[in-house]
Amino acid sequence: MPKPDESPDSGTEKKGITDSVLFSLIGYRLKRVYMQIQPLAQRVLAENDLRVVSFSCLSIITDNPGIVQSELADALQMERSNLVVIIDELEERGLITRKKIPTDRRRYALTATLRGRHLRDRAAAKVRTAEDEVLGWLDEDDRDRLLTILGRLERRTAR
Amino acid sequence: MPKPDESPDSGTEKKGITDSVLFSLIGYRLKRVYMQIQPLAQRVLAENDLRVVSFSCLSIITDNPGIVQSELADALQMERSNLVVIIDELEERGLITRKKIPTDRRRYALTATLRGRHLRDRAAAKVRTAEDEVLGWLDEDDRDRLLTILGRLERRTAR
DNA sequence: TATTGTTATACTCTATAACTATA
DNA sequence: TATAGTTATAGAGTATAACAATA
Repeated sequence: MPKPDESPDSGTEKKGITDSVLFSLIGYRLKRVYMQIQPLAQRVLAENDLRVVSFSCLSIITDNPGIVQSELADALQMERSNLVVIIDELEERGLITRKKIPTDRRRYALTATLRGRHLRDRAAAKVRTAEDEVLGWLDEDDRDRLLTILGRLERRTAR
Repeated sequence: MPKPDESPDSGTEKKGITDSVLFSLIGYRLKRVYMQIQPLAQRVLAENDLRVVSFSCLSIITDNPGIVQSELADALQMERSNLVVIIDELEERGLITRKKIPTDRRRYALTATLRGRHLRDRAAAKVRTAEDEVLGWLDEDDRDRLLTILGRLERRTAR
């Protein structure tokens, strides 16, 4: 059963270099594709003075008004200590607000402002377009399949 | 046409938190899956005193005897300056050898030793097993589909 | 006691610039 | 003049430990 034609032996193949063993590891493959997309996203987000991580924060805050920092850190799988400066900046720029929660004065409710929500929407559209530079090579079926399969892999986060 | 049943609205969903906009961006999704796999690979490689990057180097050198550092840097898409200490360590541990190339004395031919090749093989097997902790949720078809689709996305590196 | 936000700090990764020896 | 390997260094990104306020 001869495979259609697909990749002859393996990946890279710039000047006869092979990475056939690495090529069979998904971690390696995922990273390579991610590293193709990441700089594109970075570039378009920078046009709005956003980094990938601050855009992610703004996006989740937009979709979850009233979320607190430890929940946000949890959602983005990062340390809450590293969130502080990011949240500070988003607040200073008037993209989000921090509001005391009366019932638990340790926590602050984070909410996106109108400006923040609009910026999020514009930025998200730009990132989507940027991603298409890479994704463009896929037809609709492949795109759906990829997202579905990634979804199955993401299921177990807590383990 | 109602989709089978799949993900209700979006991702995370730990405590009502939604990331529906981010969820539609593949960069975000790829990173999340990669970040699930990476620590597992890191852990098993550490058992052999290897980091992900040093394992990658050892693996490519094993498969490409005589490769030189700048080619290796190119294959792994990293700066050649950052390769130096890694190559140094692999050589000190007797996993690879550096040999002057008579025709161009600026370059050194890198070749894996027998020990290096064996370590690579053992380590690769471990990583494969570790990845299965995540990949296990996929059937064979999905696994093939994922690798095929990633292959299509990787095609354009030079652009 | 435990948790939230915070600060300070360390550690890893990656990027850049400059040097040397060769070509 | 350009390239391979090297060095040193700077900058992100991430992780850890400890603290004050609050629960």
